[in-house]
Amino acid sequence: MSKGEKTKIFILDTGLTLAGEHGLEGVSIGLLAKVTGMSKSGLFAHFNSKENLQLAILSYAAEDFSQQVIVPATKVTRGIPRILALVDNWVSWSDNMNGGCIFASAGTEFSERPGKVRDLLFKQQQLWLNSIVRVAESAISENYFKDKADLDQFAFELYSFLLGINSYRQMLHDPQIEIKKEKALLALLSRYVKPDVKLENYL
Amino acid sequence: MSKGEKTKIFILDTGLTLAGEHGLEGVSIGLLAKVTGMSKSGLFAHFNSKENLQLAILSYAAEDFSQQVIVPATKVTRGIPRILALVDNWVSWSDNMNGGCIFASAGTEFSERPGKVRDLLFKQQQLWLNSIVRVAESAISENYFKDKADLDQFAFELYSFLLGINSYRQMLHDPQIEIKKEKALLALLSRYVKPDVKLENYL
DNA sequence: TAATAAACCGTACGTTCGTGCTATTTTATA
DNA sequence: TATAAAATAGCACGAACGTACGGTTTATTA
Repeated sequence: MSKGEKTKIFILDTGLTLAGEHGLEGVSIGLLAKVTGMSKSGLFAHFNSKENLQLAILSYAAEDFSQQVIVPATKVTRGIPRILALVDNWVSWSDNMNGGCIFASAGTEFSERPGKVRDLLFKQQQLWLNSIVRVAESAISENYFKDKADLDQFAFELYSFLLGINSYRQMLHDPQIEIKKEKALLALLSRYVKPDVKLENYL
Repeated sequence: MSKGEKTKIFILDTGLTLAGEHGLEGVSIGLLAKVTGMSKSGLFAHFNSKENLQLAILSYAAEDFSQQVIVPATKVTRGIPRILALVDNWVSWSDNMNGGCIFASAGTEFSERPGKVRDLLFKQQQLWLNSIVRVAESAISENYFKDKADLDQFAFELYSFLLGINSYRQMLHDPQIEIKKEKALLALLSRYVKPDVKLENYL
């Protein structure tokens, strides 16, 4: 890995942290330069525009998300265990993220701002929802979920559930969130599993 | 109402719209002055600081929220009908809001920025959750909900559900969101109502 | 209508913003 | 080690930022 690539990663990692505190738009070239200990122009040369910097930060975050959340889940037994792994991975990933889930915050930040950043965020959200649906499909093929389960509906409900957790932690700092999480997840899954599946064995 | 009060409201109304597009921090004095057709200094004199402007916008939004969502719901029959009214009111209110629910977006925007703005947002979110709990209490006393229903849990789940709707509309522009909403709401409520309550009669 | 107060504007300030251009330093290659 | 290439810094720019102050216009009150 060349020197340039190394510093670029360092910049993006710092930028991702700053995005959690100041928002993606709030990550200014000057601030990022100060925190990384670089000059404005030196840092700028890596991206050539602020928009490119934002896109790079989001891609960097997506790569991290994939490695921390998606990939480890695919190594868990298909079906319910894999769904639970996905949720657990997501929770601990977003837990370690400054400002909570970057895609949630940047999503609301850019939802009314047409451009490449919004387009990328849209695509990333869809990939995430697709991942949920695919994991749910495995739950059908492994005889956990009902055969006629509405998986888009399931994705919506799981997605909403995770958003709620994110908000309850970041904004409300609810100390009971862990309990609420378990209860809600159990209730959610039990509506989709076949009658003979004993969820208690997996939680 | 004096001239000053009138223009102040006009400013806040415009500011609230702009906050939906640019975020609360993105509502700069200069931009707001341009859109309202005022001078920067003339507008600034109404608030004396940007922080005060942000607080005023949030209070203005909260007043609107109260009038559009809370108050009309209290005029509906206690219990399930009132809960459904609250949800409906929330949906059409946030539908008419530029950028979706301002409290959700400003919440994520300021969750890592200590100060009066974050404190106010925190208080407003708690009031909202309290409203949900109170409405749910009426559902218990009117014999819709089970007597031992965990209402904090219910508030969390309803809150998450609304966040999901907000996101699916604002970010993903899902055309099927109306159907998903109905399904999820029915599923949510049916876990809390007594066995003899026929929810189909109310939806 | 005259006097008083409120509302609003013009201008200016020090900063920071994103983005160029040119030099200099550092790294990689031959 | 010499040379080419890549990485970083210095400096400058026009614009926008939040905020202040003094003056002018408009609205309210007596």
